[in-house]
Amino acid sequence: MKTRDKIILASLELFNERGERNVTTNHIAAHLAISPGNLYYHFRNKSDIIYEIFLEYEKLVDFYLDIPRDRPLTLDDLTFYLESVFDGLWSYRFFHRDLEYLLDSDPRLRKDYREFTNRCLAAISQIFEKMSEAGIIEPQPEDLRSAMSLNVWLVITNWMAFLKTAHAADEPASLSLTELKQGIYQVLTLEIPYLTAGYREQVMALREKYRPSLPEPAGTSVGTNQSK
Amino acid sequence: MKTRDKIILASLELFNERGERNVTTNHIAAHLAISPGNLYYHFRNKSDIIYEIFLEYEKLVDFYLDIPRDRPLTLDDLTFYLESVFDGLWSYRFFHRDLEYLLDSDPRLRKDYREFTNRCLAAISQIFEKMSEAGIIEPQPEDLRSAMSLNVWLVITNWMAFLKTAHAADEPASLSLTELKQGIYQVLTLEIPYLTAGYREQVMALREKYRPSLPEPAGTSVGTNQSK
DNA sequence: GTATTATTAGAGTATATACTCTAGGCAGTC
DNA sequence: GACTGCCTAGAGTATATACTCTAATAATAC
Repeated sequence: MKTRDKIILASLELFNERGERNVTTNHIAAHLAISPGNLYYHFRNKSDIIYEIFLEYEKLVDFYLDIPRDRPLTLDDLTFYLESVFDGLWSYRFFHRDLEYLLDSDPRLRKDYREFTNRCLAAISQIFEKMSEAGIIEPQPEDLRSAMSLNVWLVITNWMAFLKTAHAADEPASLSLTELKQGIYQVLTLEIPYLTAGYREQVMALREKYRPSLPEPAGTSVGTNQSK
Repeated sequence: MKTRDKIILASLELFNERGERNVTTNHIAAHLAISPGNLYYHFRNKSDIIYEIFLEYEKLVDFYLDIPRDRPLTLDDLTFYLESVFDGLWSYRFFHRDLEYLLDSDPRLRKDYREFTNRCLAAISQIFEKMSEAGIIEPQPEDLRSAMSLNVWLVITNWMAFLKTAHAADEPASLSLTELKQGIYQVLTLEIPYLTAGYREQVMALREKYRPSLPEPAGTSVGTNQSK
């Protein structure tokens, strides 16, 4: 693998594990057993590394959230979208953690992320629209749909932060993909009142799959179930 | 005012304005025109200052979220809760921005914040319960209510981050209390489907008050409308 | 082979940051 | 007035961090 790609990969790994704030360029170089000079040959600064990682993340999500225009949505589609989005969040989980700081220190990133958000919101809204076309949820007026989409976005992007902060006091860092996907339970909770009679049971069954196993057993967490 | 209190106040102000990460203890001392030594006479370290600020924040929110047991809830109560919570978020807005890092660097804070979250979730759930008792919303089963409460919490705590990141590319820092309170619109959106016929119109009217004035005019933002 | 270009090492630097240490001032009290 | 306890100044420090510079090595082109 090219050194440049190795740097991106190692940075992502370290950022996810320890948080961007706690990972220096020297750490990254040391982790790869290359010199700082080498790292700076490939990237002008830390921001550039982060920006490259963001571009990958963006590409991934844009790929997943490509809504088919030629056919109605199915419940499988919905499941796929939810699973994919949370997979993406997991793989790039450092990103939302320090989002504000990152955007403040890089105008490019700020601009791109803003557009990215808008695309995501549009995609969510579109999914709602196609779900009502498919008879899964009742149709809703435009402005309610966009407010709902925004709430979905807020729940999705904040779910991980909630998990991390609500975790047992003794285990600061632990978090598993399984737990993260309980966010799907929360997202589907938002849709419950809008479900049509015909699909209600099916969606509720889907939601049930993601229900948190126990009400915060405080210590039973999987532990160091990190990325890899 | 005592130096100790001045330090807390100035820290809060600077943290809110520039983000905790961008404010050093030397900055705080310089801002107050006192020596670093003086600052460290009153606080052992930066974490201690942050912890003190958190205790104030906690006290404030706990005070606001004291739910009356002896009488039913009114719509005015609901408005008060929402307004107060967002006022609190505004006054201590640095806190949620760097929350994860802060909790990772101070076990005391981690533990306290976790308990704080649980109290808030309980309070939200209780508000839902009393609202259904008052006939404002339809009664819901226990576990739906708690999932809904969690969603309310997620929307509330993430709303400011959303605003900051979704803001126009050219103005990174600007944010006003008015905009922040549009979060109330989003929270009330969550409750729409559960409203009883008798209260539907009133709540919708309340919600309307917080509707974002324009769909992202991208540049019309109020600018440096900071705390003070 | 040689010239050129791309990559790498590694020592080094300027700056920042959290925090320490010593000396002294100032208020009250006897 | 001197003793005491609280407060303050300000120089100073150890460490970290992002990043640079030079020289050397590997790869490629001709």
